Amino acid sequence: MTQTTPATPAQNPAIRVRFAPSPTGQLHIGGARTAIYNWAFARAQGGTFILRIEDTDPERSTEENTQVILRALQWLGLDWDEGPSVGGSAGPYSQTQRQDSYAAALEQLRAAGAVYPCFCTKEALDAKRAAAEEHDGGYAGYDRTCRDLSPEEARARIEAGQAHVWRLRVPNDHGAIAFDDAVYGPISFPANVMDDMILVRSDGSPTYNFAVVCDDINMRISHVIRGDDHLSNTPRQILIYEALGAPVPTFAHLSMILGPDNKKLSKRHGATSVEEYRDRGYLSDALVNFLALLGWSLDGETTIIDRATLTENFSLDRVTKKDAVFDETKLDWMCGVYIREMGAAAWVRAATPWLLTAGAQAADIAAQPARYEALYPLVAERLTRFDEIPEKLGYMFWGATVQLDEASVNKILKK
RNA sequence: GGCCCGGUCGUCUAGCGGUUCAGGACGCCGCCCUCUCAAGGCGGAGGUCGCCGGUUCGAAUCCGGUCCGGGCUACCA
Repeated sequence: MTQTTPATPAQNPAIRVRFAPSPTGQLHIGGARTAIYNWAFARAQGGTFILRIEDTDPERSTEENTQVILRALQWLGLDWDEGPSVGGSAGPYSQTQRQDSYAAALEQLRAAGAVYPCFCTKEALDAKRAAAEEHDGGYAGYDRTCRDLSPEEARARIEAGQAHVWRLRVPNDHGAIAFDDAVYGPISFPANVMDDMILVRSDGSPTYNFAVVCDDINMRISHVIRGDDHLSNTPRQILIYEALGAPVPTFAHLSMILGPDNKKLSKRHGATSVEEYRDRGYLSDALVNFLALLGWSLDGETTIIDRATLTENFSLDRVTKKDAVFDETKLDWMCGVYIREMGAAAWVRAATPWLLTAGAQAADIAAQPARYEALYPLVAERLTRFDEIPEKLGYMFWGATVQLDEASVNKILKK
């Protein structure tokens, strides 16, 4: 039911993008849109689309969630060139398997003096922050108490087994951190407000910002296309690229997807995961088309855009900066369009699960497909989602007794 | 508090100083088609481009300010 683009070798090896979900839940609408943009960009550029699992949070990451995300991506038809289950030369593709590379990066940073050990406890830090927020200026970041410890003292405390994290030594004379975002344009952050952020926790694990930069460097990512919520993380990450002496990729940030109340899309808005939409009988072609248009446009006129058109014409310079409200009524309409265009055979194939709940027998569908294909012209033009099938077609499977709708009887038959 | 980003019909958007620049789509309303409901066709109502100044012969488009909304500011990602 979902056709994916054939896995052709990349014609443009320099273009490498990645979608990097953390398996802490289902693939939600916002993540799906990010994945679609990465995928479409890679296909349009003849580049490589990589899938990477960011499972550094052992508390919330599960293997089951990883499988759910993979399944959702497959259902959407977003085939990845490198990643889980397909492999690739830049693997492994989950962060828990890349610990050695983070350790190596830390070692490089230590040798260069770009990081320093910090012995402040979390409790002490929390207390300082709370105190600072009481006063006028507010909290201004880590106060750098450990930044100027003598190398001898630092070494002695480490050898004595004192718990410590590793912080980035942000250069004092660093000018503004500027970059040209592919959707937002030129953006600049003053470097003096940058915190000496933690790169490696006291348990030796890398923090998010550190792991992401290491992975993106090692996987030779050329364009980082991700959610808007990372815009403010970008200058921090650029500092890490610089400390590591690695080229900085192009960044492209995507605005947020909001619920009908203009608030960030969340569970209380109802369905927010891709698989919920699948289960409610939406066609993945329609979902992809709809999501692609939530923040991007082909020409401002065209609304029905199939996969081929999307993967040929997608471009970052036509992505909007403005947050978008997820409007389900338009999705319904769009899904109806796809149903009307899919044809009888494809319809029966896709509709089978719902025909079964309507009362049809699997064996019967297999035995006489033509009979079911004949149903298509009957319902295609009044169907917007497959989960309406039991209601609209259930009478076909009632047998000899047919119940008439009272309202319809009064309106028509009694005349 | 500090830093950063955004603001065009109810919603998704086009527009990137001047030939309908306010266009397209969903939704909504009406008409046509029609044994119902849809689908389809035609037409209509919806935006003084958040607000205030400025630049200019001319601004939704450039500049400043302001308001509102959002993000980051964690040993979360």
